Amino acid sequence: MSSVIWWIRRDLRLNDNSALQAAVASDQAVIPVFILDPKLINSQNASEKRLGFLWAGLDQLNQDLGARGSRLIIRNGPPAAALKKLMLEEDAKLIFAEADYSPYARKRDADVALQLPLHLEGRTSISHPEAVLKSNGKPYAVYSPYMRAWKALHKPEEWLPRPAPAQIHSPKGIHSEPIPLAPIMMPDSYFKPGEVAARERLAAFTIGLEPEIYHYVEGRNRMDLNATAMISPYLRFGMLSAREAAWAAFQAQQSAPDTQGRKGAETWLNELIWREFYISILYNHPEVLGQSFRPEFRDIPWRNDADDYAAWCKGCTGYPIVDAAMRQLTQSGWMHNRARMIVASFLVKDLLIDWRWGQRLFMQQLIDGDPAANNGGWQWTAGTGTDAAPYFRIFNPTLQSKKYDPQGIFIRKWIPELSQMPQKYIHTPWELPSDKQSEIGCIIGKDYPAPIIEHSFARQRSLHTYKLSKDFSGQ
DNA sequence: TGAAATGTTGGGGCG
DNA sequence: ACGCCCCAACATTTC
Repeated sequence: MSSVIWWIRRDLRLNDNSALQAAVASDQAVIPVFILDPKLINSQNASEKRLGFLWAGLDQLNQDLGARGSRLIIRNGPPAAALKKLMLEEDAKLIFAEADYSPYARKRDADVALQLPLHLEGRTSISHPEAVLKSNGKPYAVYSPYMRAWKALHKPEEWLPRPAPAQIHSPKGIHSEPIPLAPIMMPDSYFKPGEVAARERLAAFTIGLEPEIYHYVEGRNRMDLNATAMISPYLRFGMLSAREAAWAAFQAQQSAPDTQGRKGAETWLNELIWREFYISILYNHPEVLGQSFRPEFRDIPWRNDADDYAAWCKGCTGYPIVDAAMRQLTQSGWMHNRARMIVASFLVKDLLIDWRWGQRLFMQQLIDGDPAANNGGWQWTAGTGTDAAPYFRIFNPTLQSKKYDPQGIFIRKWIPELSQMPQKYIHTPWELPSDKQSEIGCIIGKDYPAPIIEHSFARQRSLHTYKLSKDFSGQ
């Protein structure tokens, strides 16, 4: 019996997996292989936390495969060479893989396809990045019309996830490198690796009497609540299929008891469509990874102050909401979406630091770090992207804090120095009178930093800088 | 998926 | 009762 290869990349799952389905349907033995590609593992954008999550996820996938009579094979080296070697060793005829349309993956797959019979089945997104087009045949550059066209094109019936194959027949005795050892996951890690944990998380968010998805419209921006799905790392590695997530949103909408619940499900589905949108943007404009989408903002004279940048990275800006969020990122590998916008606005607009610096740090720290979504988010905040926030839309960190962490619960969780801060000053500790600072043992400027910049000044400076840049470009 | 500045309105205090 | 002022609340414009 000859065999085929299931080349696993960003689809670490057995459920609803087109590539795996195609491999199994070939009626030949299936070799599940993950290749440790040095270009990805050693890249500038690699991240210890994300790789740790990947290694643990591979271990879990290997166990899940074991339960179905198969086993995960790990190989090293450039993918084309590693695959060629494996095919020769095992007399494998075909390679099935899920399409990944990020720039590096496209190049890699094109190279493999030149030498080997690579069949791409399914993709990391629901929609092909060239499927949703304007009537003139060009891709959308604005979210809302994209979203409407996406919904007109893609109907829930097609999202029904297909179950995992009951059995996967694989040849025995194939050489495998060991799965890299995952660092011990922190006990308070948000994310248990693997497909089973991913589907449990999705179910907890969307199914039941009063699931959080019904309250998503009001809850999604609250950093002090657990009102979001927290599935981004699972989508990042395909431990969960995007179709299954969309299907869950549809099911929740069907069974919602009231308008609020239906709106919650609809709004959450829209977030999945943001992901689709940014995947399509990156596919159609791969250059956005390195430069502003909008030409008029390609030459902003960034300050790029090293001390400011370091303070931002460490969570020592003196703005509690910014610092709490940055510490959440570096300690947990995840950040609430509202917090991402706040810290991004602070870096780019208040500190006038190049959004690409922020993009890079996020890629190094986020377990869910994905080039398309990360770039989309940064260019949105910086006002430089497709359908971006206008340049004069500048977040006030204090107002955002009061609005979306009203009791300062999120702040206190991540900034122990502020644990004794009176409620009234939790968003603005620098306003606490100095005698009171001594009393509670939190001297601003010593135990917790004074604000590294005054927001209203920074706002004016940012408006001025952006306006000059725009006017000078003649746009 | 913003916030500040500016404009408008209407109720209440007061001479 | 009336006009005037103040200012909060809300709306609109501007960045």
